Parts: sequence; structure tokens; C-alpha cells
Amino acid sequence: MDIQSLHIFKVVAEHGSITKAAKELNYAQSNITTRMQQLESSLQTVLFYRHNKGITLTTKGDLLLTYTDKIFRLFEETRQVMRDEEEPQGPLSIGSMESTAAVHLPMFILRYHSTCPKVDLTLKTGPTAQHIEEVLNYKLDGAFVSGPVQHPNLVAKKIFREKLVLVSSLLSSYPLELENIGNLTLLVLHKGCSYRQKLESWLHKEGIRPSKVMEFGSLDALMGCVAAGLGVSLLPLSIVQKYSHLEEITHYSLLEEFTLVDTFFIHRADNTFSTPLLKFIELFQEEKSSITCDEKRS
DNA sequence: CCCATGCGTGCGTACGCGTT
DNA sequence: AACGCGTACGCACGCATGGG
Repeated sequence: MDIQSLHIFKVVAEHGSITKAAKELNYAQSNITTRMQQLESSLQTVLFYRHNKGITLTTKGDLLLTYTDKIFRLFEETRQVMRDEEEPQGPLSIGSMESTAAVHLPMFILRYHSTCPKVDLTLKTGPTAQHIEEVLNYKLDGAFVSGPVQHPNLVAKKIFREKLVLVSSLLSSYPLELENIGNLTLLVLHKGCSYRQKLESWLHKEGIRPSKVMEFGSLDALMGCVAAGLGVSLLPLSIVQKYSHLEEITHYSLLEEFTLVDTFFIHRADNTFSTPLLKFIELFQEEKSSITCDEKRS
């Protein structure tokens, strides 16, 4: 097993084909076949199911692919650290909840980009559970998630606490009262969204079964439908304020137990920071302290 | 169309030997 | 001891071909 064989393995696994991998890498197909046989032999395991439409990874192959991702990421990080750069550069993948990305991150990302123009930053929005998994699997460098987060392989820093409010429209056919909620359509983001979970636990506690639930992939679409009077949702107050131009929107406070939500920034605890991630954390901490000062002032 | 196998070719490395 | 040269070997690679 050597780094070149692992690279070839990664390409074969990604293409699901030895022939396609050979074309991609500019090698003869037979060469790739031999290299993969040697890799299997050196690891004393079978990495592929061979069939007439290509190859499929075995469980061990799948496992090796996970390790390969880790090895190459570590390899890249090592190269960057060894280069001893003053200016961070290279890829940085950050995950974020939809709402955090929409409200809290745009200005910070602008600042990060102007400070570290050579970093290739990717911001991926999605639910907390998915982001935790992706940070652990080295697919993301860090993520903004809804807390609390407790995992031995993760470091989680509390970033801010938000208040959730029930959002409705003045155009809604039912006045927003507890006894009416069951008649209203619940507008929610995808499964795994922490605000949705809070809303569902609150409804469960109140013994309310919503008549209909509609899922949305984006905040814009969800807020548009809330404004049109389609239904109600539970969202951070900051989001509602961001959409204050939608004049029909109105919001209501719930019991504190269901309305306070903490956002954490998580990264792996294995101390293999890339320079771009270190700078990201450093800048965000500066940003956070300035936000805190502003909040204290106001 | 895919992967596996056999075979020939070229390159890099290790080693031995002679020369300086 | 250091250096240069020739040779043998291992390895990576591609071509041709066969089987599924």
C-alpha cells in the first residue's frame, strides 16, 4: 500500500470503473487492474465486486475509501503546514444551518474572503445531524450546528443563543391561537432541522396533531409561503427580522423551554487544523466578540 | 462493454569490477 | 575512498487477447 495506489483506488472507487479510472489517470486499463490486485493482496482483503458493468466497492472497499479521504486530507494539510505559509490558502469546507448561513454568515464570509482571498471556501447548508457526520468523516472542516453537541472526537464552541418564535401571516384564515394550530399547515425545513424538531416537540407536548406538514428546501420559499398565509412555522427571531420587508408576517413567542436554541461551531478534535480553518476560527472569534460588544452597547 | 491475464519493453536501482 | 561503467534484476507500463 502506497500513496499512489491509494490515489488510484480513490479514482476507481469514485468512477465505479477500472476502465474509466484508467482513462482519467492516463494509464492502461491493465495497469490499474494490476495495481488494484496488488493493493488487495497487500491488504489481504477484497476491495471490489467485479461484474460486467464495472466494479462495486465491498464493505472493506468502502471502509478503505473513508480512510483514503482522511489520508489525503491529512496529506494536504501536512503539505500546507510544511510550506509554512503566512497566507492561508487551499480548500476550506464549512457546513451551516440554513438560517445561520442566511443571517449571521454573509458579512463574516465577506470579511474572511477579503482577509484570505486564496482560500477556496465552500459553504454547505444542511441539517445538524448531517453536518456532524460530515465533519467526523473529514468531508467538512467545520460546521455551525444546533446544540448541544457532545462527541469525543469533536470540539464544540457555543457561538450564540437565539430565540425562536412562531411565525404566521396576517392573511391567514385562522387567527393564530393554540386551539387553531391543529387546523393550520405546518411549514418546515427538511428533516433533521433543529427548529422543526423543537416545533414538533412543542406540538407533541400540547397534544396537537397538525392537519398538514409541508417541507421546504429553502428559507426564501418557506417565508414566502408563510407570508402568503399558507401556514405557520417556528424560526429564529433573527430570520423573522431579516424578512421584515414581508409586511404580512407576524410572530408570537412561545414558552422559553421551546424557544431558546444554541448554535455551536464544531470541528474535529484531532488537532489536524489546516491554516484556512485556523484563520476561520480566529476571525470568527474576533467577529463574535465584536457582536457581543455591540449587543452590550445596544 | 467490462475486467483479467500473458507477454514484451523501457526505466531505475543495486551490485560488482576496474580505474584513478 | 571515490568515481565511472557494464550488467542483472525488479517494477511499471502498454498491447493484444480472452472470458463474462
